[in-house]
Amino acid sequence: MPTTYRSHTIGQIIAGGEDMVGEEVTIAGFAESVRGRGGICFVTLRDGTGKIQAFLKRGSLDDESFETVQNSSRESTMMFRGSVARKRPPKTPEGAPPPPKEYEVTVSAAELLATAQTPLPVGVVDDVNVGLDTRLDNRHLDVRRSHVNAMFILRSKVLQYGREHLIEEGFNEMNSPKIIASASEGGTNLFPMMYFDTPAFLSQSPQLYKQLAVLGGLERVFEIGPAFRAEKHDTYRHLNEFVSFDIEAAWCDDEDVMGVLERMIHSIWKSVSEKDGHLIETINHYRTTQGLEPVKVEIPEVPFPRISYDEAIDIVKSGGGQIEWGDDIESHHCDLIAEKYPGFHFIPRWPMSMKPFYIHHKEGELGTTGQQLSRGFDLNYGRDEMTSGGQREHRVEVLEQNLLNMDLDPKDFTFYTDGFRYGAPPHAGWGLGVARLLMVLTGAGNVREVVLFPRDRSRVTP
RNA sequence: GCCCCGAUGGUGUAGUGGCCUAUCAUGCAGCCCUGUCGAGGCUGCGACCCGGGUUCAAAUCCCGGUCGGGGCGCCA
Repeated sequence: MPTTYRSHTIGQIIAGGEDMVGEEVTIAGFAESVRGRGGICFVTLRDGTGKIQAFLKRGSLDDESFETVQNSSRESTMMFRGSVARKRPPKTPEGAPPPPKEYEVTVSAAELLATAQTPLPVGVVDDVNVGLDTRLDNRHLDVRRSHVNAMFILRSKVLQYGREHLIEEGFNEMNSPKIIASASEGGTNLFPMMYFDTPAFLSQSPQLYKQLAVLGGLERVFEIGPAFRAEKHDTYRHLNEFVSFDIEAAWCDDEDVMGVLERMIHSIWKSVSEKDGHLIETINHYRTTQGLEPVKVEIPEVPFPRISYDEAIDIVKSGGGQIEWGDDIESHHCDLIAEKYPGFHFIPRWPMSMKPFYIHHKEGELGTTGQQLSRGFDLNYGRDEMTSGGQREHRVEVLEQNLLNMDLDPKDFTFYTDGFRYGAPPHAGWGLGVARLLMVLTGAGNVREVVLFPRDRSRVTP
């Protein structure tokens, strides 16, 4: 749609190609480079849809505008009016194939919208590495870099495809409160805050609220929202504020919602590979310049392998890992499992003793050492955990016993347990780390790459 | 919370006690040239995190601080 500042996007002009030649257009964007100091001047103009060269000739527009543009700095924003023309082909080395036809805008009027200060704290097209920290301090400029831009567009697509898939499977989007009165799960540390005169916390998970929604008859719900954890971790895969993709569904067990999850991931990968190849290409172009392997979007086969906790312990042991039944499967253990299962794989049936109080168990389902198993599961990709989920405990007396077993006071959870006193459907769900999924898709080595303004142990700005 | 590592122009780097008036690239400023296109040519600008110590001599070694990175634990 045309706006006050442009009649066409640059992408439209490029897509129009030959048909656009001679057409009068107004475009606006960032000046990626300004070349030529004599009677002519070339500006590579970039907007959110593409880049095109603007050609300015002294005499074809008023002198003042010409000089303003010619003397302006990279990344300044400007607006040009002119006509679309075929671009003269660049010189190519002998024997090289002729370059594809390109188009430019022959400028008849120009306006500088806002000047960029020099020097830029991080170059948008410069051929130098930039440290992650410098990039994050200047994220507003970093995002102008094409591969970074592509990652965030891809992030939006992933959320869109996931959302579309869940809606198709009958889920309704919900929102849970992020300001809560008490620990929703116990376990991790919460950020304390004051809610007027009442002490409160930032929510670590929508878990209990999703369940209350399902108990309330919403049947199938999902939420895409932030979670906050006051853990002092400092790794490539942890942040203190992160967005999770959460679902909860009535009349389901763990296996049912594992199905939802693998179908959703399959659907996201399929859509990305069908529709967003150009974004992956942009990312790969950059990766190549950095000497990194290009990423491939290989649509994972459904169903994903299921490696039960019992089996996982055996794999780790036979791979030489130090582990006993009942121990958590740590990252270095996951490396051993990932040797056999490098892609997505579920690890179902964890020991009940290791799972939160709200996870369901079936009496008589015992592990190799005779201890009670749960209906909790993880989804891993290689060594990294993407999701944890499970069937939930819907029997209120069992729920209260679980709380006691884990040294929590049922009185603190009446807002939750009361929801189970008036008939509760068996239900199950999971929470998926959006950034972790994107790391897999984009080959990013750090979650901070795929989160616009990450919050970690030492970063609260920008 | 534990372990390891690092800090040099705007950005990314070279540098292992004297060869450092500190390298290279990119950037920035100026000039020249040019339908350029990774434009080109010339000239210039710009840095050793902070504080203390060792030494004839410290970007370099030691101590403390600050900031940052990586790994682990825990988790998504």
